[in-house]
Amino acid sequence: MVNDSLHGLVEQRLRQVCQRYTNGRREVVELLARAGYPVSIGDIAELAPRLPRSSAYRHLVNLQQAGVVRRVSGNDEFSRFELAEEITEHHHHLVCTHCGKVIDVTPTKAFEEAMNKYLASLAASHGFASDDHRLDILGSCSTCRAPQPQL
Amino acid sequence: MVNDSLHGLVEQRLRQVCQRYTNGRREVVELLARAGYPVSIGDIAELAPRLPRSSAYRHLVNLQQAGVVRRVSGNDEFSRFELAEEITEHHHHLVCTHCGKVIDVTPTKAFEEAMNKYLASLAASHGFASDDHRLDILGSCSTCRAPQPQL
DNA sequence: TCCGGATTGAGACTCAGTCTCAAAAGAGGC
DNA sequence: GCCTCTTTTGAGACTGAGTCTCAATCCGGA
Ligand SMILES: [Zn+2]
Ligand SMILES: [Zn+2]
Ligand SMILES: [Zn+2]
Ligand SMILES: [Zn+2]
Repeated sequence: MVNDSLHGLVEQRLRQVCQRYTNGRREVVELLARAGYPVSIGDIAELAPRLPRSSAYRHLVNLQQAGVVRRVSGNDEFSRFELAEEITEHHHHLVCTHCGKVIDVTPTKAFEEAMNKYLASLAASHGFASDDHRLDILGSCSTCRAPQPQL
Repeated sequence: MVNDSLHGLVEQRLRQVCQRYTNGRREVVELLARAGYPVSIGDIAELAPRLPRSSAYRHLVNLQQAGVVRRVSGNDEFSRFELAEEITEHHHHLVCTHCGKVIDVTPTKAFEEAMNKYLASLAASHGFASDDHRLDILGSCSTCRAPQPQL
């Protein structure tokens, strides 16, 4: 969903930290919105070859500070980035342990409520105040599970 | 729990991939067992200053291949390592978003069963076969929540 | 238009993590 | 013990993701 309200929201958030919504930043935001899954710097270089690396990194940092972008750690050593949940919605990740692909999944409300309740008590019993959670499902995607056509 | 059966188990696992259980590797395993939380390379350098970095990294790689050690990604850019769940037990992490501290928490069986059931169906609906999951609870630890004594 | 602060791009730089290779340690046979 | 072969180890070179610097450019407001 690459709608117009998205850009309004992003601009507003950037303003709150005295930053402008420039073309480069807009390009990153649109790329993330279009992708719909956590994107690595390599992905960004492919999807937006004209965007210099140093700028891409900086835009990601700025957008993170504005609460627009979130860093996601997958199973490999590369950082991935996606729009923050306040911009899209709360969700979890399916991570393929073979090819590293990450896709988003939205849980049911019932599951989330049960989970949050449980996690709060678990955290409290260790002196933590729980704000949020991160749930990744590790497995193998259909492509990696398919019989190899040739090898 | 740094008991003796641990070392027997580790040795057996290493044997299965034709590797010896040497002093350096034993040192890493004992360090991880003693720590009881996911440990960074920096932590290892502090806790075992005599162990060269290149060796520490290699031991971790070898122990991972033997299924003794698992890499954990926290909230920062550093890798952390802990004993694999097959060696200890399945658990989740409480991550302090302020100081980066990570501690282990063991869930109840009932929660795990409900979760696994739900995750399997969620994964299946996206063509994934789910093997495992990773659940981090983000929040603030008691230290970081305590009123600052001076500032 | 002019000014001052924010933004950008190119490239140098940092440093976690990997690789190389020669020295050291084990295992096994004798 | 001694010799040989294989595995492991340590020092340091190397790689590359991510950061920092700085001069050039952009942009908003007076
Ligand atoms: Zn896959
Ligand atoms: Zn959730
Ligand atoms: Zn803390
Ligand atoms: Zn679990």
